[in-house]
Amino acid sequence: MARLDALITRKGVYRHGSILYRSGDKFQALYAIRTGFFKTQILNEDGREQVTGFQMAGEIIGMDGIGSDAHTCDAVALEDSEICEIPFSRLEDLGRELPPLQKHLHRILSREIVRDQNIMLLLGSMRAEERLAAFLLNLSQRFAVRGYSPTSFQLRMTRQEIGSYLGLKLETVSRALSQLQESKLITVRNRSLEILCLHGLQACMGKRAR
Amino acid sequence: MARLDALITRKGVYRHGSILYRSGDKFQALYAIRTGFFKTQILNEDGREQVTGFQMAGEIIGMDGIGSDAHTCDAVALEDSEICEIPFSRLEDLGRELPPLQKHLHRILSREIVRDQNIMLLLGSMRAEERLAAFLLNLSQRFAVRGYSPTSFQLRMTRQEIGSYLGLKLETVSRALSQLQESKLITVRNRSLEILCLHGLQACMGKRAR
DNA sequence: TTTTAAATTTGATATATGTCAAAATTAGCA
DNA sequence: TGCTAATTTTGACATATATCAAATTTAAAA
Repeated sequence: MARLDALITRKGVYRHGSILYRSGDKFQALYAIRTGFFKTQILNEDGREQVTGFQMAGEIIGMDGIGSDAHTCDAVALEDSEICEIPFSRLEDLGRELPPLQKHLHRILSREIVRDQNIMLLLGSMRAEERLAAFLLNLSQRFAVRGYSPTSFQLRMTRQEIGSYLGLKLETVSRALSQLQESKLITVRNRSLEILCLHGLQACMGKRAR
Repeated sequence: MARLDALITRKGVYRHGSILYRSGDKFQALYAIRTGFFKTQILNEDGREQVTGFQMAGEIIGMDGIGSDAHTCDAVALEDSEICEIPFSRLEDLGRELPPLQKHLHRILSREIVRDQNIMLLLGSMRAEERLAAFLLNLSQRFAVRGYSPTSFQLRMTRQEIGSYLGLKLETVSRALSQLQESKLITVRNRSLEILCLHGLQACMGKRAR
């Protein structure tokens, strides 16, 4: 694993709002987020835009670029963040020598596929409040894995960005958050979010198909 | 490439309606569709279901299973289909010896990620008629790549399945198809579809964000 | 072939979310 | 610190799609 370390270089700090890569940029590396928070978004010809994910410290970003040697989305820092760069062709080289590393890469790629398909399920079959519940539970769970509180955290993104990710307008996001608060499942004040009842949120998420 | 051939074994014929793998099945292999047509679908706890893709001859299926050693969706034959099995651990072994094969696998995995993210864009930001247009154009393009007519083909799936894939109810799919026909962009009669104006469909797809 | 079940279309109506607008709050900047 | 722009909330109303229902067509089974 020391050999993997040798590959990785600090790419430095990305300030809030700055861009790690843009759609169309030549693909050369994956990036590990050391600290901070990012969003990825695709933009199609007619200006339609969609946030495809939010990535936090400890997660890997940039896998969209492998297939065409160019990135297909933009990655934007939502807070000041530190990034490590993993040159991909050298990672492939090393993967050939170290089967566990190779396996790990494949797992990461596959999990991204599964993650995306679960968002498809969310976008295709859940109503606004359920989408919000699913979104908050997902954040909660990821914070928990990283040793942060699963019930109390800051949202790093705007209502607009949450809406884009969930296929909703920002007003709908705001209303759904208010409703969840009304139901005593969460407390939300601006970007500060507290989950009062994880179980209740889970129940809310699984209410019923459309 | 003869060595790749040696890996691959005919898994035989899957009749219409039969299941290649189920969610929860142990992951052991990827599958290449030699002939035929499949759908993949996820089912969550509360019975909500979503078609995550339609796969045709020449495409690879099963990549969702790599990340957790178990499949996360069902793969169902939509017509009688022939399947080849590619044992994944042996593919990984071979990839270590043959860098071009390794690269190819990574590309396929990444392209699946990009495909899914484009469906997220569709589900999150397009209206019913645009989704249908995008869906038909995607099929058209894939048929074209495989040497079939890009403008005249059979739909292998029900309106219900199209709807599930596009996040719409089957009635909405039916109505949207009728509208596209009304606009002289397509002719549809049952499962037979003809695209009268590819350009018009593209324009329809890009109409405007919600 | 005849029968039955499944899939599709179309209409009427309901509803969730979008749109537009204004006020209130918060954050960034000089 | 105060000023300005951005974000958020909430309300009133519009609209796209869902829901319910019935008729029709197509495919499957006996």
